[in-house]
Amino acid sequence: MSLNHIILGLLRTPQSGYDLKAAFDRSLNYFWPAELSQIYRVLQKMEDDKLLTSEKQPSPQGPARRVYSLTDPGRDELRSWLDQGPIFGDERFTYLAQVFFLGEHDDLNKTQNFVTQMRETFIERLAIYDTIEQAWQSGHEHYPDLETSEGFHMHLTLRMGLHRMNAAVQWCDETLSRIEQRIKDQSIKETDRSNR
Amino acid sequence: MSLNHIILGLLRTPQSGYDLKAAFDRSLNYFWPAELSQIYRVLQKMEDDKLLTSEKQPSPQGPARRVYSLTDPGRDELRSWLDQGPIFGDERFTYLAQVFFLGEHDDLNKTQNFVTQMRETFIERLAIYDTIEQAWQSGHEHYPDLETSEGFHMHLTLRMGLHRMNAAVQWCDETLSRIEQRIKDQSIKETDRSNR
DNA sequence: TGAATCATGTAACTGGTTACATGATTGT
DNA sequence: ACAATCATGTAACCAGTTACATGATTCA
Repeated sequence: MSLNHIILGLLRTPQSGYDLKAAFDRSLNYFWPAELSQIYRVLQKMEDDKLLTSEKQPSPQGPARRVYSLTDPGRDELRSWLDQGPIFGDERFTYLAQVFFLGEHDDLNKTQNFVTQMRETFIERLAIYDTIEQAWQSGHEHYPDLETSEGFHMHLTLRMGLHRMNAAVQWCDETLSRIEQRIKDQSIKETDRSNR
Repeated sequence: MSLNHIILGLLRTPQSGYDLKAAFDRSLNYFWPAELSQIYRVLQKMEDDKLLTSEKQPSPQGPARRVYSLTDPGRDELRSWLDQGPIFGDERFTYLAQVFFLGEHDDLNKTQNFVTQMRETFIERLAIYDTIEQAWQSGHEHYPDLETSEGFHMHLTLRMGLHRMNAAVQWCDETLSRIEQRIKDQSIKETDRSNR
């Protein structure tokens, strides 16, 4: 149960489901993707539970918006989630599970290929984070001020992204060179065998 | 849909649901936790889909075991999953979501505490990985031989764990020193204000 | 007029967790 | 006798995805 708490966090500034989706896609998406349909259902549930209130507001374009805001119990719920301390143990990495079984192909070229693709993805992600980091550091408008508490904490998650992606790229490099070494060793054994 | 593929991978050596659970808890658990109940349901589903066959076998202790093995379509399904290339995008980090909103407490000591707890957890995890790594490198029996394809690929996932945890600890250290700096800066502003 | 964006929602389904039921064998 | 471990499974629930329905406004 985290999406509900994340939404409580975002609703410290009142907004609609549609706005929330945009907020996810801007930042949280990198470590917590969310679909609109799921957002709407969670909003309804939390309104039933009195953690939120909503108000219909006319929209400048399109149909009326339903703008949600935190109630006092909602803010309490958010705080008690934060007070639990860090919650671990629900991380799942599909690509690591794949690597785990890549021995199924008795062909190191396939692994090499796979890891090269991983590396490309990590590099792309790293570039995105770098761009954001630079814009943020140079005081670009739509990033929250680093002097504020909100800005500081949000920036911390970006830094984690950078550390993570650097580590992932390093792993790829280490792995690719181990693979090359293995390929060499294998071809030596091959020639040994044919020279015997 | 990954648990099913992981189970296909593990069933390259035939075993029971109970055995699979033990296999998860030994290794995969670090990046893919699985509950027995879920394992049993997936096994049934995949047997219905003819990806697996099962055979009842008497157990030396306890009730009869149902031992599953891969069928040819099962092995094809496993391979096509691996051939898809690395699958990204389903990673979710609860503790990062928490950090994101930790500005809610306008109290840096709480953040400091939180990050310290994170650091402890990462260090513990790192120690576990280090121990495994050392046992493995020194040829300890129940780790698969690093010369084999299976052993090599499984070891790669351990290496990723090590890289990740190192990065995470580094982030904690960076973060803790940023927090200390902020606390200092704040107390300077405090004294400024009272000296005005 | 038709695509893009704004905006909310439902339904069917998939994947996973928690709690519970059942029962054999082994060792204290 | 009873706890631990071996072993399989069901039921209720929770969380998330995909696909679909609906409809307003804006701009090319």
